[in-house]
Amino acid sequence: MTCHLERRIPGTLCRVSEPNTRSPAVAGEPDGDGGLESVALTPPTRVTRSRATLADVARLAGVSAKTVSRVFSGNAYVADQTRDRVMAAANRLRFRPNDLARSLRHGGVANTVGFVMGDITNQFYFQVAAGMERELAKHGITMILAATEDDPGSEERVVETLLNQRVRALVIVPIAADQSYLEGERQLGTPVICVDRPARNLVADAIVLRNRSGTADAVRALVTNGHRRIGFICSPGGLYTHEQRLAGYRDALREAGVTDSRRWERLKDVDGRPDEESARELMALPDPPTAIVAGNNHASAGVIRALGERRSEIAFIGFDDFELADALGISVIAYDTLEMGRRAALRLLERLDDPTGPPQHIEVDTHVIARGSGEIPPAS
Amino acid sequence: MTCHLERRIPGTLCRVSEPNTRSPAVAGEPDGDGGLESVALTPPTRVTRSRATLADVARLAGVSAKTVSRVFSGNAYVADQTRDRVMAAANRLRFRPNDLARSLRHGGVANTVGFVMGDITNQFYFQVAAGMERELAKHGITMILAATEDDPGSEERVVETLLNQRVRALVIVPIAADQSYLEGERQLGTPVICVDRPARNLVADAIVLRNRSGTADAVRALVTNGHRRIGFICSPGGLYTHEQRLAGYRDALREAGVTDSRRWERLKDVDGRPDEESARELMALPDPPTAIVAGNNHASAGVIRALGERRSEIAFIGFDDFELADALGISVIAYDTLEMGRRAALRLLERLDDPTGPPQHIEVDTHVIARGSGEIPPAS
DNA sequence: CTGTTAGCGCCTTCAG
DNA sequence: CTGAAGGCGCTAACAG
Repeated sequence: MTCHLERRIPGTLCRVSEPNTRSPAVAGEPDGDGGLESVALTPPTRVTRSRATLADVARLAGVSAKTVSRVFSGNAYVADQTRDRVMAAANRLRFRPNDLARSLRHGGVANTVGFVMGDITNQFYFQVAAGMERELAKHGITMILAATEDDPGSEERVVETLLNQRVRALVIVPIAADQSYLEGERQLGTPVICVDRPARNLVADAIVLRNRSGTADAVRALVTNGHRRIGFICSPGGLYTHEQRLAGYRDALREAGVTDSRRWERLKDVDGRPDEESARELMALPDPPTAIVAGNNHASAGVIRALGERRSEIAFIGFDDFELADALGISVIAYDTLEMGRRAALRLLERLDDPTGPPQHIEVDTHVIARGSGEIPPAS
Repeated sequence: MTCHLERRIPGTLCRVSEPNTRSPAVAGEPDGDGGLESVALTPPTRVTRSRATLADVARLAGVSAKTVSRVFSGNAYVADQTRDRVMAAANRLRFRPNDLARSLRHGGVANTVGFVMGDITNQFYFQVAAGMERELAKHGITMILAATEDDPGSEERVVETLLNQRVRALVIVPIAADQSYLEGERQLGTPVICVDRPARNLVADAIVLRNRSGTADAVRALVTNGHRRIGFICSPGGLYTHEQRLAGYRDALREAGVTDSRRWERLKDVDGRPDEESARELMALPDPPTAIVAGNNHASAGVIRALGERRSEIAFIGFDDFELADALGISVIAYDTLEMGRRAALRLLERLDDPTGPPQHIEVDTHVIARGSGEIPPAS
């Protein structure tokens, strides 16, 4: 214990933490291992002592290493008495099986899966990660996280890091122009699953949203409500999703016989607040749109800002649901992000069982949630 | 390649993926490894072939294993010519150094850090994870993710999984009643950093928010604006943060000479929409509060729903910023979530350098962002 | 039911 | 500058 150290803390930001229960304060504890089962044997002097190994436990328990191994591997034939003796020794030594060594022995593949996302602060990716993690945890697989920060050039390097850790599979949000560099890995038995956008030049499963027809659904709903002049605003980020959604918008307007839809498309790709500006542009037209569709949540924010007090006049539907959209009565094209991650995980588990099956292109469903803003009729 | 397999896909949800660039369609490619540098040597028949090892590369390059090792470890003395030969052989065999084996040799500790969060779908935790990942990535450390799903009983099991993977350090959002079970690990050299709430009965660094005085700041601002009847709504989740924020609220009211603040505290812990109900309760009082403070983003959503059209009458400030709060003119007590993760990572890196230093209790700053809702004066 | 042998892929000695 | 042996911690394969 380093309790005696806790009193000589210098600085400004640092204070001793104070536990809320049991012992009045950690700093006040006696310098043994208070609260623990007091195994002793652990001299407080040596902070860095090497961990106990199988052999150590075996020695203490008076058995062979293999027997200890059997106890910790679970399903082996070990006499109850022996098992107890081994467990006692293991607890005394704080033994923990080393998964690194175990994995090495098992063909050098770890029990992990790598997830490569783009901009790590984008909550969409994290929801996907969450869905994945939940499913993988059920199967005792842990998830390693890495981010490309949406830099195409870093994808291969990031992936490499994960491969060197011998992940059993890779789930990636493709950002590089080409994923063919992964073909060799796939052949070597590391499945690749793409999320949000498909891979290019690589045979891989893909889990994407129903972008195109999902957007078309929303536009159709507006058309049904009497709208003809419908704006579309999107800041292109992920090219694939963006293209698909734009295509869906056009599909629906074409169906409706609207031929000049291009006039109401605004697809800026500059920084700053292009979406807000785009929305203002549209609203300033001599014949402004009576409804606006946003292609992603970033664009939604811009449009909502631009609409301001005119929120009750112009219909609006945005792709991607968001916190409080419910409370604010904003209609959206929504989907289950967790489900996306779950599907990725499930596909991945299937792949591990059968690496040779054909690649699947899975679309996660989307649906329009009517909350008011999307049901406003055209002004005229 | 399994291209020929792609045509006989059965089902409903599955379609062949179509690349956007270069080759018109993966399914139409010749069955070689199109697009690659065509290293050949990799028979498409054997999907599961074992990976090349250091020894394989050495054999092909006509050198010893150690030489290859030196090349891949970077800073060794290797003749340029030898190096080239080794690299050529490595590329041909698609060699990748096995970090598992490497870590095993290096004292059995991996180059990873484990992050244990609570509810994995809570974006707060993910923002923290994001901040951590960015900082750790700079140091070549990867992050392993695990979640307790806010189940106190699962914490130890989850932590154990990570420890078995020999993470170099643990960052956890404590949820169990007691973290003393980690004391042994700390002594064995695995630092533990707590995020959002401090550990109990364990000497560990903690990175938390400036919960108490941050909340007090907001209440003081309301008081300054003339408010005396100020409600506080919070659904208790994380006990520590909740207690601290409530205490801050009381601090400020006490300072202002308000003695009956308890009447305006609503701290439900049932499921459903307790926060919204709480807000309605407050508004239905004979002398309703002229301002409401929410203790977390969940509570904020409830209050905003409850306020509805009366948003312009009653002042409101919520703890935690959220998407579009800006666009909606909602004042909040905000902080930099990424910074929290960054601080955790930095502390952790320090700890790895100096495992014996005193534990630090670090508070990440909070500040009130005035956007309108919090600046509404009292009605009377 | 338990122990022995050998080796997973790599790297630290220690010699050339 | 390069190579040969041995072992990190664990576990298949084979005995007993």
